[in-house]
Amino acid sequence: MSLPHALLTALLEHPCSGSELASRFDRSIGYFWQSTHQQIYRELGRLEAAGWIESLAPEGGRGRKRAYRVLPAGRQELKRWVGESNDPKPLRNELMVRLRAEAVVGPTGIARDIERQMALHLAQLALYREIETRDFSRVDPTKADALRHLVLTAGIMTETLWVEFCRQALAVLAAPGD
Amino acid sequence: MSLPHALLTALLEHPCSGSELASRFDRSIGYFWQSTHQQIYRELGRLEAAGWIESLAPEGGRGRKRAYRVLPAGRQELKRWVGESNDPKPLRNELMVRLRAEAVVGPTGIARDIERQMALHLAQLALYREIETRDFSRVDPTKADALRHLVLTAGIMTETLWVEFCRQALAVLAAPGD
DNA sequence: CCGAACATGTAAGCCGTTACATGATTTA
DNA sequence: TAAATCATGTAACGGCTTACATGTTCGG
Repeated sequence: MSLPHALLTALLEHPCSGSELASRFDRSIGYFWQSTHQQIYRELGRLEAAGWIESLAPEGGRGRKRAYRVLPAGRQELKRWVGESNDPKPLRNELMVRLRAEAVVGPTGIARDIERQMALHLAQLALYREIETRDFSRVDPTKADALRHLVLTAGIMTETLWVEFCRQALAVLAAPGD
Repeated sequence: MSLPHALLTALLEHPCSGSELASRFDRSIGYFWQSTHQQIYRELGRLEAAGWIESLAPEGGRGRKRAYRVLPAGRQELKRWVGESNDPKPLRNELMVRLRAEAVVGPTGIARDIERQMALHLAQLALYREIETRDFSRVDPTKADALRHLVLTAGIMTETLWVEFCRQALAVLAAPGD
């Protein structure tokens, strides 16, 4: 359960409202943890109830922007959580299930979809490289910069992997069948 | 939602009972889609209600092994699903969230946990390589063999990636701070 | 001042997990 | 035959998604 701590991190980097969090999540932390605005609003309510963040705007209710800021207890909780040790969650990849199924009930037209997925991964890779050039070209980055760059690097490595995998998959599917 | 189709695939490869499915899932399809026995039993019930599988054993109830077999409608449904085109689901990786948090509230003792995770990934990689040697050394594999090997290859590539990433992360964390 | 876009919120449903329960089978 | 294990099943809960609803701000 990383969402609350992802929100704490984002709010520490820059206090803001729920909608701003939702859009900032599409970049940065969103590379590896996405969320819809409904989830974010609910979680902000919980974080406030737990005394980890506070709302800066009036309790106006619906429609009015409400900015949040992390309280010392929230910062402490985040630090505690970072120090925790959690096993990596096993992978879930639907394409792999489909390839196993293809081995049993194939051939189907799966190759066309793999080409499509390869294009998506290539596009994402191009986006990441663009962000890398724009945001991480400093000659003397701070440690925090280096860590954020590292996370982006993981995105680049992952997309590169799937592009290469799609290539191999297409080669297998195109080989003379039996 | 891949679980029902993963089960159909496994049952087509070899009809069996729920408990056998649960243990077979730890290997093969389980590399990229895991499931607990509770989920499997519930899903088997749904698949049977949908007319996609049938139970071969008596309706005895609790405690008695009940083997299942895929019906033609189930095979057809699986084939339909394989041909569908689904976008890759965005990644979720808690370690990345923690590294972003480390950039904000660090330093913490996260390096030690990354070493631990690297060891886990190395162990998984060794297991995959062992399976590869044991199960995919045929000189003239069928297309189905090649596809199953391909899925295992994705596991190997993924584990290799995370081992390399952990190495980079440790380098960043060990660098003189600022 | 009216409509569109924005910001927040409510409700329902499904997947996946955890804890627990019960009947059957094996083994000492 | 008693205990341990196996096989199946029930129940509850939390995270996440989807659809929908309500109020506010902004642009013409």
